[in-house]
Amino acid sequence: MSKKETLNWNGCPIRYAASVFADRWNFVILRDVLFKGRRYYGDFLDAGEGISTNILADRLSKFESTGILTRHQDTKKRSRIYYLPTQKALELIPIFLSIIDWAERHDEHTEVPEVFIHAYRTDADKTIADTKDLIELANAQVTNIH
Amino acid sequence: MSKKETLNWNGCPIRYAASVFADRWNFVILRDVLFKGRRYYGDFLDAGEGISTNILADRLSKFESTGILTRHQDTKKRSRIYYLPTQKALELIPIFLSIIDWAERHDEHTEVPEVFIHAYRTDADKTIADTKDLIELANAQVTNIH
DNA sequence: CAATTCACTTGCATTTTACAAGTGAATCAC
DNA sequence: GTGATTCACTTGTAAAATGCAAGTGAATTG
Repeated sequence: MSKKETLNWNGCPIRYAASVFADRWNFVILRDVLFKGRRYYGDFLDAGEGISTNILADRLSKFESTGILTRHQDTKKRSRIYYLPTQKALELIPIFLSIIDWAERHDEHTEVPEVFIHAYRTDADKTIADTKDLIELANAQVTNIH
Repeated sequence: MSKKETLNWNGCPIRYAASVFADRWNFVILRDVLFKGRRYYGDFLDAGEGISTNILADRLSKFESTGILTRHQDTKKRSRIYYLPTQKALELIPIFLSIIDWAERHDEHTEVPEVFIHAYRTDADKTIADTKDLIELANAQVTNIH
């Protein structure tokens, strides 16, 4: 291995992003966290996507170690575990909205609410901010800060 | 399999995007096509990333069947094969620029030229357009439309 | 305190990947 | 013209990742 190769691996932003979330289950989990308000381990399983328990556990723990999610116990029922998105995860919102925009244009089967996609195309920054607000709401519901 | 599950799989934009490019080698190939002007099969191999020939062939053919790349023979040397990005691929530019922006902020090892990242943060639309221009240039060099 | 819920873990078969070695068509060198 | 070389893959096989089913152990409920 030359120094050059090592540098390529380390310095490249796309390569870094790939190592953190370029995987189909990672995409689905991040979608659930960013847009569907899912926080509990069980929520991710019951999402009807068919992820296996071992794979889910593996991805959640990797997201923990890459600083995307933090793991917590429910205060009232300690056996329930929830995961919260970090700031680093929240800053993925522009990427995922951009992905939704792209898929809506290129996949005939994709069904995105028209108001949503229209809002994004009219004012992306506002839609990013609104999405962030919805995420805070989901966080609050879980952490009991009503 | 319930109807609901099938609907979930088909209608979701993130899921669709995941099926098309959520894989580390796909990320690297798209980076090479969108930002490094790589077009020839051999270029992708020699990029120092260590992709195997069978995996590269597999990904390139999948990108063909998902309408991301088109495959062509060099007119002067028919044994040389090049791949061109489609419109669908060009519209991935906002996503990948957004990824670069994110990685630059969250990975200490990432090295993106400061002028580039500054340009993007100052005027994203212009940087998208400029990137598209560079891609046209790389396409032209390969198709001999000088 | 027995039964159940919950968040995983384990075992194993199947699929995907990585690495090395081919293959066949096209081109080059002489 | 032909033997060597380049080029874009394909094939074979071992190793790793995934998918599925069945645990496991701590916490909670009835």
